[in-house]
Amino acid sequence: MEAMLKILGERKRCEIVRLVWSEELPAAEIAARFPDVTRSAISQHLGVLRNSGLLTERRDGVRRLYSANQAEMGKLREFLDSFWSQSLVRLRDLAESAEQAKERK
Amino acid sequence: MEAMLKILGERKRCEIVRLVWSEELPAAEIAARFPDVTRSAISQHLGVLRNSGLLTERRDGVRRLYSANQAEMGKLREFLDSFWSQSLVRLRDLAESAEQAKERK
DNA sequence: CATTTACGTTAGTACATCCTTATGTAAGAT
DNA sequence: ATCTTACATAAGGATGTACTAACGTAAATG
Repeated sequence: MEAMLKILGERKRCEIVRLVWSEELPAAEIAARFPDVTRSAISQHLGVLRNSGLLTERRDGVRRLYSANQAEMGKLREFLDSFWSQSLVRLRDLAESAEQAKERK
Repeated sequence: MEAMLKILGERKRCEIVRLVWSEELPAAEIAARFPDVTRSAISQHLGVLRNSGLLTERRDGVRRLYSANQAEMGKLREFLDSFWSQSLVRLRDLAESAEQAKERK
């Protein structure tokens, strides 16, 4: 899961995911949004994102259409949420053991 | 914001934040949870986390007690949420312009 | 079949990151 | 005042990452 965080920790990759969040885009179009780097660089980022499951690829002839895998992104959100829920769980466990201690009296 | 993602993309740093999520811990205690690396390595991670605002430090004599900055983590969660809401915004904007087009008839 | 289009992949390089070891440094104990 | 404790910080090395330039490849087009 930390791997996904690291992958999105790169500005361009994060932007790419946002770009194809609600619409499929071909690699060329994605690359066009990043004029400061070569298409190769973007292709490599796409490879990383595809490999991690954050992007899905659909082939249409010679083109490759990318779109965000919202489900996979959802896992990341759950992971972040777990930071908050862990303390709740800990509180719950604490409350439970206190209850059991009381019953053992 | 991507910087924070990158920082948490490191396993140990992510674990450290989790460790001090609901309780303050001194640096030594944190380091003790990572027997495979030196205290120095952990101290450097603590520095990165403190610097990014993800951890807050409180000094108690010679010790330094760390705890997670949940507010800062909250920003990250909001950032992730923005991926979902951006499409909603786009849909809303689309609906609005459609409405305006109708009114102009 | 040759060419073009739209890509991915490889090789190589500059720079960043994570680590260890060594060296501060400030607070408390002797 | 010296020593110890609990840390940070600096220097240096191994490894990882993001990039460019060059090359490879499958699909469409003539």
